[in-house]
Amino acid sequence: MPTHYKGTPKEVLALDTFIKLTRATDSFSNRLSQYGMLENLTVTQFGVLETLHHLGPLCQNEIGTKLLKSNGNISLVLENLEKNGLVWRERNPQDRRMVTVNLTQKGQELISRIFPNQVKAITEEMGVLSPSEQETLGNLCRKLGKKETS
Amino acid sequence: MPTHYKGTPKEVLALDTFIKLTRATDSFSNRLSQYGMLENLTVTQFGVLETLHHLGPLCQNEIGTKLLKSNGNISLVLENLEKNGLVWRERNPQDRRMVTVNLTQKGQELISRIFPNQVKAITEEMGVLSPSEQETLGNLCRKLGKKETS
DNA sequence: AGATATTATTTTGATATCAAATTATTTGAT
DNA sequence: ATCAAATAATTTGATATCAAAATAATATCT
Repeated sequence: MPTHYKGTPKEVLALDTFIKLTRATDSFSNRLSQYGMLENLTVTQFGVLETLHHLGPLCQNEIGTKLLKSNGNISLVLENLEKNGLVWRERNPQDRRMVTVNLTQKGQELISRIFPNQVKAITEEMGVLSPSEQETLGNLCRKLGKKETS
Repeated sequence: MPTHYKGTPKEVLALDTFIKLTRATDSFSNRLSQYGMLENLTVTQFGVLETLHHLGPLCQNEIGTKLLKSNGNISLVLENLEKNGLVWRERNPQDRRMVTVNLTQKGQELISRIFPNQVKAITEEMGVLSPSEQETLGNLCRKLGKKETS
């Protein structure tokens, strides 16, 4: 089903695997979003809140690096989160080029409330794989993704 | 490294696996895009051309379904592809609600030229996994993605 | 046949995203 | 001490994307 491409067996296998990987990831995310648990957050906004929740205050650069997003994008995402009162920014007095991003009380409350539900949804959807299959999948993905900042 | 969440072991495993899956997919796509082989095409535009190349003319709905994109989005993407002379659209005479999308000569030429290079890039990046690992990854992904239209 | 349902596509409005240019600040070299 | 290079963040401009509304065409039901 996946590919109709005529190439070497090695190419066909790689392409097949790639297609299955991206399909699975897309379809998984689509199903997750149908739970409607992100309230009015975009995926990236959720990622920012979740990162701050688990790692504490960070500067913008660090956030962008962790989420694999551009500086410009993070800047806008934070602006929107700030507008909604979920984060606040303060210049670092030691090095005034940097801005430290913090969760507000409201942001803290929101992410604490929705994150566990998101985990439940993920757990439910991931349930089509046995624990040992999940382990295997995780290991292969780790290997495949290894070239970039983790 | 992945998660700091305190949940049941089942939840922690599922979340971990999910994070690794999305990281791997993102990082893989990022690396692919660094080959710069898509010329001026966006990922979705490439997907449309590739789909038409391998499956022949399709109506918009089918294209959207295959690429997991909304109708509205496909409409704009096709408009842009059409502007660049890569596809052309014709109303289906049997059922005039439908539009059949075709590759132009130029579109055919373009996708025939860049697709093999894209496959080579994918094959190269996928090479960090052995063939049997790729097979395993593909099978797990197929299982995980199974709930949606393939 | 005529009213109503359904289906395909387009349009519109709001955000997200990136890349490139800009601004502000600090660090380093002479 | 000053000028140059590097770094952090913002701004700008161009697309992409989705959701919802609008439009167009066909199918269905009496």
